[in-house]
Amino acid sequence: MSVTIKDVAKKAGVSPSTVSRVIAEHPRISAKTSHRVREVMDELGYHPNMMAKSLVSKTTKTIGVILPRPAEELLLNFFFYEFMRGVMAQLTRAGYDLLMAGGNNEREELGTVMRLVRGGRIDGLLLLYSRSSDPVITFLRNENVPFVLIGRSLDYDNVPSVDNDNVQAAYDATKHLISQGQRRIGFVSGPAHLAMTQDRLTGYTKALAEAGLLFKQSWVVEGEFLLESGYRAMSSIMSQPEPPTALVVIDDFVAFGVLKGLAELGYRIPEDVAIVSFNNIALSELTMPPITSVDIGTYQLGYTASQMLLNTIQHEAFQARQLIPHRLVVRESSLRTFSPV
Amino acid sequence: MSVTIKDVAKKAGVSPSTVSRVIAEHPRISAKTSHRVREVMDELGYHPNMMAKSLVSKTTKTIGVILPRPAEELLLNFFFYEFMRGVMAQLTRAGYDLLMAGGNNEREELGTVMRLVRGGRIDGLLLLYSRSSDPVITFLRNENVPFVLIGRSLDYDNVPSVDNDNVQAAYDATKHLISQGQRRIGFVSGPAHLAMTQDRLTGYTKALAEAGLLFKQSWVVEGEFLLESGYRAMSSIMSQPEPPTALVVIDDFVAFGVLKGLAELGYRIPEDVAIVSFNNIALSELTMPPITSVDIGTYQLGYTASQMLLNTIQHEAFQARQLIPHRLVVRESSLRTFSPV
DNA sequence: ACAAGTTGTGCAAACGTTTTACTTATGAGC
DNA sequence: GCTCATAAGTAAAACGTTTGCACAACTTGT
Repeated sequence: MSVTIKDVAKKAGVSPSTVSRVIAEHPRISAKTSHRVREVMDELGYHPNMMAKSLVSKTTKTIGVILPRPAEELLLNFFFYEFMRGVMAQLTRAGYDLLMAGGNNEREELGTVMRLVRGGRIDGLLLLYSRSSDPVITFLRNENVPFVLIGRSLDYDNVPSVDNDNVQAAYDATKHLISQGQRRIGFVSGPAHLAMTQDRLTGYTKALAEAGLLFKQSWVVEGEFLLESGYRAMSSIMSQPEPPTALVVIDDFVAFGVLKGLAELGYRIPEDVAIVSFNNIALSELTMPPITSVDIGTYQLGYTASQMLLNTIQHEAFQARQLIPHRLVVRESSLRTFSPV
Repeated sequence: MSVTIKDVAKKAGVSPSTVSRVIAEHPRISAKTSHRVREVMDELGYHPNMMAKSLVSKTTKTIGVILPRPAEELLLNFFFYEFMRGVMAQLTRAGYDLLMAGGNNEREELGTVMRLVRGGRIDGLLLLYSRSSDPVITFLRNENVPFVLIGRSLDYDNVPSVDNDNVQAAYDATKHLISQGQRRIGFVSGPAHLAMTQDRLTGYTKALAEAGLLFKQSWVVEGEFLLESGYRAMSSIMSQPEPPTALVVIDDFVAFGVLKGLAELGYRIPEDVAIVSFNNIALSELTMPPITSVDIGTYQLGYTASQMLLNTIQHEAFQARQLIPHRLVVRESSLRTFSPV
């Protein structure tokens, strides 16, 4: 049905191999032949069949992205499109396509990965977040499949990955509050088993210690990446005899809940309680007041991760670990000197 | 390198064709043989090579999603993940994979589509939003490639598509305001060339007319899907001698801008100005006050679109057009009787 | 006991490429 | 004019499947 390399060959009066060489820009093809063949290709609207190509070349020009399972969904909601844009930009540049896959549970997910890898559908894999003792990572390492992890592996060292320096990011955020004269700073945290949460907590305590400030366990509230989480944290954290006057919040989404909670309790922001948060989603600047947040470079994360992956695939150069710079975006929620209009 | 059908055949003491038939569950294979072959397959960790399979079967078990270009990005930011989840759920169920592609401009986009289709990489295509006189749609129709459009085509009738009934949705939203006793209702609109915008405007005017209410052109402000758009609209719309006391807003994101603008101008919501909006993104319930919004069923949109596409591919049954039900989610921003805590 | 099915399996061609090894034409050097 | 190198192109095998056809070994029905 579709026009093949043979059709082109016949019409151009050459052999199929010659056409193939024209496409591959093989040096031993004369300019004249090349030109003629290309003309015929255009004329017939020829596009090489990728399946046949992949079959012999053992390469698909496709990389896979494994979608996290529902559990991790919420956080992703706001990152995904931006992240994907970064990925696509890089892949398009390099002439690669993207295959998306997932699974409803851990076994299915591993099954999908095995199917894609063994079935020769992809040249490499992008993993969005990992859990500890992840069988997928183990499998990929054994099979020697190029992959890049977004985030940090808690199990293996030297896993090729792209991440933020979350310790430093939290350190910067906390330092910012300190520089605003804050002395009693709390931390509204996320799920404790995530590397991201752990790292941000580390950065927070480090900044406190360095400034000689008090670390109070009761000022640290663990939660989830949910608005409700931030909302509920407020009643427990602010009901103490000496509540904090500033909060580092694990995520913008949670910070929205914090805002809501504080407002209901009658606190003004930032006069009574100052806030800094992370991830700088598009809505952080729209709240009342706008929230100071650490921009983690979501697009960059995707762009760089793909770049690393392509490097690994094309040059077999092992890529260790790369950090995407973050940037504290200061808005009213953290400013001592802020006075409302 | 990888284990092939021949390896399995040899080890099981049968011919490759038999193995192939076992996989395909061909009726004329004895249970005994089938069983033995499957054992060997497991033992060797065999997975069929999809490229070889596709080459001969002319089918890839893959559907493509074309990402809209940057221009349409903003709206998508909040839909994309949810939409994709719906798509993936359906595809996973049916054993299909998803290939994502895009382009930076119209020509590139068409090029990508042609490459994928002619290159035999996909069995069908999902299109996120269409512009008028879209060459991609024309191409797909000519080539007889199964595809489903999200939204509505302004050029062709009977294009297989999944959409909301935006006229009805806007009608419902406006009606709700009217039922709250509102008489002066404005409309903060989106880009006029989009079908979605046009339809919602239609529904709005229809509801007004039916209730015998005044339609004032100066109460309708065109804009974009941006927060700033809503923000700016307020200064123009509210500076009139007789400003509206209620607003239908094209999108939650825009509504955030509206909220901000009204707050700055000293209006209380909903006492002075009531608001309903569309799309019901996760943050609509988090604003002050929470926004009444029409939920358009984003996940359903993806799920149903994929289902339609698979139907077309598998049964060659033409699927015309399907509407996803919407649902007005009433919150404080539209309630006359609302009194703040 | 024999024709006519039925059941289970194998052979080999085909899918559309790439690539190795080979052939032929073209000059250059002497 | 002959040899040799180089340039330009071709033939054919290979990639890992599926599938139409052939065929042997059993069942049946008579």
